[in-house]
Amino acid sequence: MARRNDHTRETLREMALDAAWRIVDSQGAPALTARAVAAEIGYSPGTLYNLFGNLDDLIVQLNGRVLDALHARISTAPRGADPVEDLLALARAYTDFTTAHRALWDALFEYRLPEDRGLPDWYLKKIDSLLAVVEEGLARALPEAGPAALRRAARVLWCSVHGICSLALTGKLGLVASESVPVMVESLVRNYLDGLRNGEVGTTNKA
Amino acid sequence: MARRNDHTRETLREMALDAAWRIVDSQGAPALTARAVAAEIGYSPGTLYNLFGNLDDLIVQLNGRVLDALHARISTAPRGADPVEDLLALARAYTDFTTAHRALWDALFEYRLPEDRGLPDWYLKKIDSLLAVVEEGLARALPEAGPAALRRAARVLWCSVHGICSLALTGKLGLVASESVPVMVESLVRNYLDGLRNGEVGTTNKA
DNA sequence: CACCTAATTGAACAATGTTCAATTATCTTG
DNA sequence: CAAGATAATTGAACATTGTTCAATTAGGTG
Repeated sequence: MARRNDHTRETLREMALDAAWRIVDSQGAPALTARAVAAEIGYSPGTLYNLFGNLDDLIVQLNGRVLDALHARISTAPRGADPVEDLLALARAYTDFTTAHRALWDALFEYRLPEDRGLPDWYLKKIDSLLAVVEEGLARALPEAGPAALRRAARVLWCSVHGICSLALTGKLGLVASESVPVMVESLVRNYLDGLRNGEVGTTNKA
Repeated sequence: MARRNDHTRETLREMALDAAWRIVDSQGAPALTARAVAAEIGYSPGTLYNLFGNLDDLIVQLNGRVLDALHARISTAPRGADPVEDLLALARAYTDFTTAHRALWDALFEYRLPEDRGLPDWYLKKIDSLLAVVEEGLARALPEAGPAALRRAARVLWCSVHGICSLALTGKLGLVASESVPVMVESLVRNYLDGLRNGEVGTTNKA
């Protein structure tokens, strides 16, 4: 069979990514095989290699979608009077997402990109726009802080919350995830922010 | 060939783990294959399955060794007058280890244990003894804090430092690891500790 | 010496990612 | 409209993975 114009090339890519999402979300990251995706969209494995250079490309693309979903989730977090509470809500939105779509979130970090070349630009931009949401929240909590300080603080918070979810959800640390994660995240956010607010003005480490 | 008494069963296991360490450390986690380890110790793949139930078992065992090495590294961190500086030194010892033995540290978290059963007890004990080092340092920095608070703070710090190393070293976040990690870790440790020290007495969130 | 035990092998299996000649359906051109 | 060019699609093939297991044989035992 050839050139069955059922779908345009772009639609086909969408279908494959939809399929990949469904597979990972329901059966976990290891179930994401070339043959499984191909079967799910009713094509042969070979076709996938026409749509994507290789499986890694497909995975990066899928991860991009996960970042989008994460963005949608955290940008709808409620915004109130207290900026610290807002940041806590933000962090909770993040952890909610990771528990709701564990396998997808796993796949996001399980994927080790080849040593030589980094992630594509559009991917890094997605990450930046996620961090921008955090920076925005931080700006209200730390009105005195400069852009560099906000940038740094956002990344520290992001990495830290990620670390907590990562170790707790993957069962390392020997603690129960469902109980510990919210408590740890709250401790982190409150105290880190508190530290930043009490920081001596003029110090590099102010924020 | 059979029962060539070159080595006792236990020595053989040691040899396999040594080989695994060398392979991962020099060629990266993906190079750790059953055949590679077998070849390295001069045995056939089948023998590995006599020594270990499967490759996962070998990996968990290897990870145990990495935890030991990490413990050795962070418990020799210098201890001075200022407890906050000591904790910073601790964190730096951790990040030093992760950059020095990146591949081994990667393998430590890359490995996803099967959904059903958790990590073995001896493994969790090793983690506990790592966290104990942090708790000890925290106890000097926060003399007023109770055991539960120290326990929680140690885990928050551990996870957070892990998250920073993880995201920075794997190239996600789009920042250069070598520059960012020390700065971010310092920001985290200083401000989180500062927050804990300024915490209102009597609150659950005190530490 | 004969027997037994268990360590060791290596061929085999299933599943993986990936490649590519062969096969067409569709588009373009004369 | 016919014929040739184009490109999408296939499916068999390859290398590599973890893992299994009957066969082999070296060492311990009576």
